[in-house]
Amino acid sequence: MNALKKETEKIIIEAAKEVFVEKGLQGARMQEIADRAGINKALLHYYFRSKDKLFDAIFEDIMSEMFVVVAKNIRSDMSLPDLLEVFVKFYNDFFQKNPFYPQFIFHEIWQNPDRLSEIMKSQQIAPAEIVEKIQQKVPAIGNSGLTAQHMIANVLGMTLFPHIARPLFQRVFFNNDDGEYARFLNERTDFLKAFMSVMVQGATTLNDAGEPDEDF
Amino acid sequence: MNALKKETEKIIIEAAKEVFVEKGLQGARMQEIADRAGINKALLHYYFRSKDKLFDAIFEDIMSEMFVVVAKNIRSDMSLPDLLEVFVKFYNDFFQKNPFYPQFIFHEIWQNPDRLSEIMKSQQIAPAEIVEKIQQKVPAIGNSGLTAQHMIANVLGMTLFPHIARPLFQRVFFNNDDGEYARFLNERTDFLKAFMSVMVQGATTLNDAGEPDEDF
DNA sequence: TATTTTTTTAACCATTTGGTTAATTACTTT
DNA sequence: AAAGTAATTAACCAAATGGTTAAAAAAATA
Repeated sequence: MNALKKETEKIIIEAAKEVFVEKGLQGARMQEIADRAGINKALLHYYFRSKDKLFDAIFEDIMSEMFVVVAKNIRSDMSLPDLLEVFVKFYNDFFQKNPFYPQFIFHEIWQNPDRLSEIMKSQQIAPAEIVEKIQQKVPAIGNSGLTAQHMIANVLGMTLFPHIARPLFQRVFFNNDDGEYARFLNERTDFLKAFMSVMVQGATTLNDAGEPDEDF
Repeated sequence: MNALKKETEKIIIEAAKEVFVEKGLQGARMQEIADRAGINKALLHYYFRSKDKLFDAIFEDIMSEMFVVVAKNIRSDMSLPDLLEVFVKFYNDFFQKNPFYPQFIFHEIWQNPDRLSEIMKSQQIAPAEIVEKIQQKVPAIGNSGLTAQHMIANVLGMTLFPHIARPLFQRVFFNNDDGEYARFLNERTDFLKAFMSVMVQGATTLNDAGEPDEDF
């Protein structure tokens, strides 16, 4: 009865993901999604009513893929550097497989930040819990001014930025060679591991060189 | 004769920048640009022929704003940490004044990476020169596997990412408070300064903990 | 197998949107 | 001031696009 129905629905979602992720909500065309799914355009509306609804469906899907690692590991008893390493490795793999994702996600968040609030609720992860868990793992964190928030920004920045800036970086610094750039990305996860240990240590030391509050 | 002409042209460019930067090439509407400029839509075509041409004009403009700091300072005899500090401070200010810029730029680069090649040519800065200058300033760079490229990725990542991820971060970690987030951003430039000294030192040391090539 | 329900399609429709045109206004030049 | 040129506008146009509809095909039910 709905074995086929579920099947088409999946086909549509996959095609829609491809097109939306590549072109963005505004740039995507319903006709192109239908073509890539190999179905009639009217079916898109039959299953998802409107472009916006279809987009919402795939966007929540993608955000889930993003957050599930965090949700699955944040409650483990790993050390903070080990935990961060798990995240770094996951996102490095994930974004090499889905190069458009990071750029796409932030673009759509900027286009409609309110959508984020809805999605955070449906996710199995509360933002406050992340900070809380980090502070729990490293109680002395922030003693030097390097708060959990700064740490997250550092790790995510160093990890995600080379993916976001890939077309720029790869062209400018790596002759636009995919293989060279993949090697570059993978190198990074290794030294990021070392960096994180140092950072976590530094974050627990009072008033070292990293003291950031001098201006305030 | 063309004092007025130059004036309208500027008004158009400013309005176009606003709209394109907020909505992207696909999301922007010529009518909205005209409205914000307070002129008739036909004037846009009178001055710039097409949407694409208008976009090219403002995009090159914006990329110039981005690269001019690099071009102006890369040839100075500052130490590498001092030089990086100049960049970090500039981009931190620049993107607080223009919050949409980083997201916008990377979005459009992903949408059409080829446009980048054209623009790089017209810029007063060759990518090879940047790497070259860094190696010149710190000849021992890369001895530990931390190449100039990695350094650039680290510094830009930690600097730009909190701007790119702003709507996410600000909501999730700072109660969506503009002031709190501005403080957070400014704190970062201070400890990034300390970080860069450490990083440059680390990059010149052979086979320390940061050795990234173990897997290859 | 006949009938009812669900899925799929081709043909349409209304709106939006980038772009054009012909006329009007403003400005220069002589 | 008259004539000529450049800037500006209102009205229009064609193509693209999200969405609808009525009919056909397929599947489920009786």
